Amino acid sequence: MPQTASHPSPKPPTPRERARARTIEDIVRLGREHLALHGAAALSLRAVARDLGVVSSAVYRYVENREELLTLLLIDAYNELGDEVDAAVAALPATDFAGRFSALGSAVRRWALREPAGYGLLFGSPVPGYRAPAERTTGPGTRVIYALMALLDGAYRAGRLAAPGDGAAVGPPLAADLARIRDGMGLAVPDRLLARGALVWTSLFGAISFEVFGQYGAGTFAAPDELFAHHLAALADLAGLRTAADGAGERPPIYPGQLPRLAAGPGFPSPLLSPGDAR
Amino acid sequence: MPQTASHPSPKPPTPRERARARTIEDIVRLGREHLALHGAAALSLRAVARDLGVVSSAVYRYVENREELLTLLLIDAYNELGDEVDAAVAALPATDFAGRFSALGSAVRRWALREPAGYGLLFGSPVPGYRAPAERTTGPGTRVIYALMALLDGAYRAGRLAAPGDGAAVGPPLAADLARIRDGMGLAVPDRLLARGALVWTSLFGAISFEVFGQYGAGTFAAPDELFAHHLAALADLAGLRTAADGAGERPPIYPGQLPRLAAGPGFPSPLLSPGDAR
DNA sequence: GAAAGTCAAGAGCAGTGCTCACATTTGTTG
DNA sequence: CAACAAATGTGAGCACTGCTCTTGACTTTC
Repeated sequence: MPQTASHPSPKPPTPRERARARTIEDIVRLGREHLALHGAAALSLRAVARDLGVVSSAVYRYVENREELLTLLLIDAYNELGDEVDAAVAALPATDFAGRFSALGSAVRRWALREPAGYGLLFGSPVPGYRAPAERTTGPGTRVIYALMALLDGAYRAGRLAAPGDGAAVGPPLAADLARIRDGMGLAVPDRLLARGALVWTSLFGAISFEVFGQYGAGTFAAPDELFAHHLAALADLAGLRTAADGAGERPPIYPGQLPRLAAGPGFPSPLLSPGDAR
Repeated sequence: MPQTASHPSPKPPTPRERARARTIEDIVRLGREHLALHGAAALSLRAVARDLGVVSSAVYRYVENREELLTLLLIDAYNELGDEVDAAVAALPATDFAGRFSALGSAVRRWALREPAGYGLLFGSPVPGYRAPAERTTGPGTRVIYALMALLDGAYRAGRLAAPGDGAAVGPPLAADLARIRDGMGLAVPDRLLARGALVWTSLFGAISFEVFGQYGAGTFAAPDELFAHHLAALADLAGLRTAADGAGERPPIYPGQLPRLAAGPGFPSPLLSPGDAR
């Protein structure tokens, strides 16, 4: 195992290291192209090597195997999605919770429609022989749910998250899971709102997956944008976000000190890394 | 092209035809095993041939190519799912709309967890080189949404579907799509409830996909059954189904004659086959 | 019995992931 | 500058895949 330069040396990178990093970047870039063109399961190291102008066995000097390249592409895609979501959310004032929610959902959908193969790699059926290494992908892989939960939590603390009308009950086993998540992420939202948030999360990706994966028959929805906008509005409602012009202070906002601050980590799935570790 | 025995001869099947049909059944059965074990993208005709005790080229007498086998498996899986959903729904009285909805969702989830690779084939990322032939898969592929929509429509006609509280608006382009769907399926539900139904549909599969595809990190939810039950209840609410003990007749039920009957076909996606054609 | 139809076998082509022995380049050091 | 050693590229090779085609054997039908 020659090159596992985790914890990059404190020294400035040698020319060799720089060249090596550039080659790996090239491989990932070419891999992205092949991924976009032919899908994850058809990703071929030999084809990448050809495009790189090198014999097939040479790429094994830079990438351990096909799985490793898939992992790199996975992390790359997670981070690209995370960056775009973060940017879209940050473009709106922090108090416009409904607007930010809509921006988050739209950003995910926009990226998914632009990079369907990447979306399929992240959220589709698992690639046959491949299992993503949790210790490297959990960080980038939780950025969206992190952003969503931070958004809902902020709305709750500001008193802008309505309690669900007469929703589903939360039994003790589920409450235990939710408590663990709440503590791990440093949230304040109570059980039922947190459970609603999880449902909204899965529902958002369900709607996007159906569109990206072509589950709607061809021609069924001529206006997919409107359909998604409708779904987003309904999901905002489901989450408890007041989309109507204010309704100022159904419940008094929560101020710092009363509740734990939003933690920087660890990730949504339990005992893991902080987001952004594997970059 | 020797054997495209569509429209099977009206004659009783010859021994040859019987043997041939049995061999194809064997191939599909072995294909299902390989699918369950290794996933759709790793399905290998040669491996199936080995298990069949025959040389690889021999299976091409029965199955045109790998795509064809995938299509057969796709139809098989769609019908198995459809059968289980239909049975689960029919096990409850026709007036127990909320119960039937819960049974429908639970049946889908149960099947998906039992046959994750099959579920991935139907609802996951598309298999690389493969495009499902709409004329053969649309019928079986629309059975679940058909059952769901029939359920919601029945509830509406019985006056048991509440109008969404203050949900998202439905603009003209989306209304046109919804009108086409409503006419095609012979439904009575108005736009906003129909749009809610579509959201509930995608949300149901979103929740199941996250669970089956392992999007929840390992160990995040120790009680996935409770989580799904909660989601189901919230989705029933979202669809407008009254889960509380009746609330008899917020709106008077609609009786036959006032509105079109539920059509037998065509499928949900527009101009297609009636369900069950490709069996 | 002969003709027609069906089927299995095996060779072969092009592609894949991956390994290994060998050759070449390249940065560093005596 | 020369020498060395590490890093990198090469090509052969193995086992696998989908798929085609020819050949020979078998079965049904005339």
